[in-house]
Amino acid sequence: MGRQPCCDKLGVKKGPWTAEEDKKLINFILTNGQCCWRAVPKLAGLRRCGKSCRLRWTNYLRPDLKRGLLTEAEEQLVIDLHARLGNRWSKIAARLPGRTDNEIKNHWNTHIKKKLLKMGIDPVTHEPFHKEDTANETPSSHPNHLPESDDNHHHQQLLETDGIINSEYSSSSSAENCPSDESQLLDSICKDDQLMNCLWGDETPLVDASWKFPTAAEDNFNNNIGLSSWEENCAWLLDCQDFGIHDYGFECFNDIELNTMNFEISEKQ
DNA sequence: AATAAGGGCAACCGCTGCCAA
DNA sequence: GTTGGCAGCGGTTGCCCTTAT
Repeated sequence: MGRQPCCDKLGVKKGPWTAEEDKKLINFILTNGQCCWRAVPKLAGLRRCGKSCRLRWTNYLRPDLKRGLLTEAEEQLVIDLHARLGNRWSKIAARLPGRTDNEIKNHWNTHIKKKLLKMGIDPVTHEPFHKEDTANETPSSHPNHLPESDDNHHHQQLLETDGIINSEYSSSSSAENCPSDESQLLDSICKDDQLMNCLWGDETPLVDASWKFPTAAEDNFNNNIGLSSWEENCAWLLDCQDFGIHDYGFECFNDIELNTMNFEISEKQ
């Protein structure tokens, strides 16, 4: 027989999450880690479906999420990846550390789609609407656009090099807010056929889509930016959800640190 | 200042594949 | 081998905020 249902539909709360619910969920995962989601609501004292808890965590509460708009380089990467992978948002998100599939999907639908339409490019096919009119613009005007490969099997043969790309791109994420560096990085990736073949590969993602506890290396990264551990990171998150970031004088932090801690500082302040 | 319209985004819905029983 | 729950995914909805009138 199958398993027990993840939750009885009766008494399950829907709609926006409250700060209190967020706190409970964060506290629970801080204490117990990510276990089976179906058990989470009950153990954490939440009247939510496990699915809802997982979504809330992966799309909003995860401490490794970047917040804020996608950068130019990230946007370009999304466009290129979409040209190859289509609407497989989770695959695309796996190539963008700190970004969720939902976030990328939303950004695509609200920003990128319109931008491409404005440029006369079909966001579905990534082809110009009127090829003769835009022949001079695409694909040459699309600096990171690579010709389609007819043989996707090659991509799979190169998967073992994924780790290289991943580490290169991930390590760059600490400098996300430097557009020129990002562009250079993207250029260097895109000019490397082998790397791009790996990127277009449809198998093992470069970054595990599901969040996991940090490795020693990641902990080291956190230390380098002033965070001693993942727990500390989450503790900040909890505290700041209660009181708001400005109570902590976050203005003294740079964007990189803020991104790492999942906070946004309004430029107005 | 009030109201309508539009845009952005968080969250839900429903489907699929995997796997435990 | 079959059944049915779970996790993950992509599509869609609806609320809230901003902008225009």
